[in-house]
Amino acid sequence: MDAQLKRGLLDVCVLAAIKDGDSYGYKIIKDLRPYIELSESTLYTILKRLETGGMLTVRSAEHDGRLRKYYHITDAGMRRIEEFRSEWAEMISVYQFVIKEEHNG
Amino acid sequence: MDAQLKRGLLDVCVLAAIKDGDSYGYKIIKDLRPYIELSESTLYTILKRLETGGMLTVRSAEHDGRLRKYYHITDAGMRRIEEFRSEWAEMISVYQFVIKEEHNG
DNA sequence: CTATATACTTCGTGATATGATGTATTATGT
DNA sequence: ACATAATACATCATATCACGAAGTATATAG
Repeated sequence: MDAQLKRGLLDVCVLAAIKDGDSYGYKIIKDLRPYIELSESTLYTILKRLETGGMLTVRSAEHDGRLRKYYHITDAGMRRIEEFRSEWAEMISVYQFVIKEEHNG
Repeated sequence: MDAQLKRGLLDVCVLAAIKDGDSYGYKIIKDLRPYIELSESTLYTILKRLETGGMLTVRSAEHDGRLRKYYHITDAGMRRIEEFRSEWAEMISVYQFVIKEEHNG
């Protein structure tokens, strides 16, 4: 997918990946892979940003002797997803403008 | 609309604004206003980029003593619009992933 | 004569995705 | 035993990009 198109989707995809249960970096990447590809450096940047913005909280936990940071969505994060749902209507209107055919055929 | 979401749409919106007939900066902004808002500095940056990328060509013409630069879409530009049409399918799949409800109701 | 609309240009800034690189542990293959 | 891949998180430098601010210039409306 076009790099610029991805930009608008990444934050909300990451939020969606944790909205039905806490998750951690590596798992988020794998869960999102069927829908959108993102690298580790990209994900951790996004997670940091979402944390700063109050969209999620972080908790560290040990799993098989390895450290994991579990991310938990906040109410604000859930609201961001709802907001995206509204924005989709605008997206559709833009899409229709872009692809509409003129009657010159 | 979310600033990041806009990013993916702007280039293709500008191309769409000239795809049915040459147009110029000020008019493009007004034509796009119902769908997406963009400032002059933003538009001219985009036009320059699209020109560099071979998506459009420019021709200067005088109109009522004022200079105008008319932008004309190229085949590559038309192909970019078609590409966007394909990307839309991916967008829909992402959208559905983001907004889908779990059965925990 | 003043304000608004038209029309294009340049500059600086902040936001952001990403590759490269690094650290460390566990699992798999030969 | 040794190498490779997978898991897991972190940092840095870079390139792209939207946008506000400010500037230049002409035409029109009040």
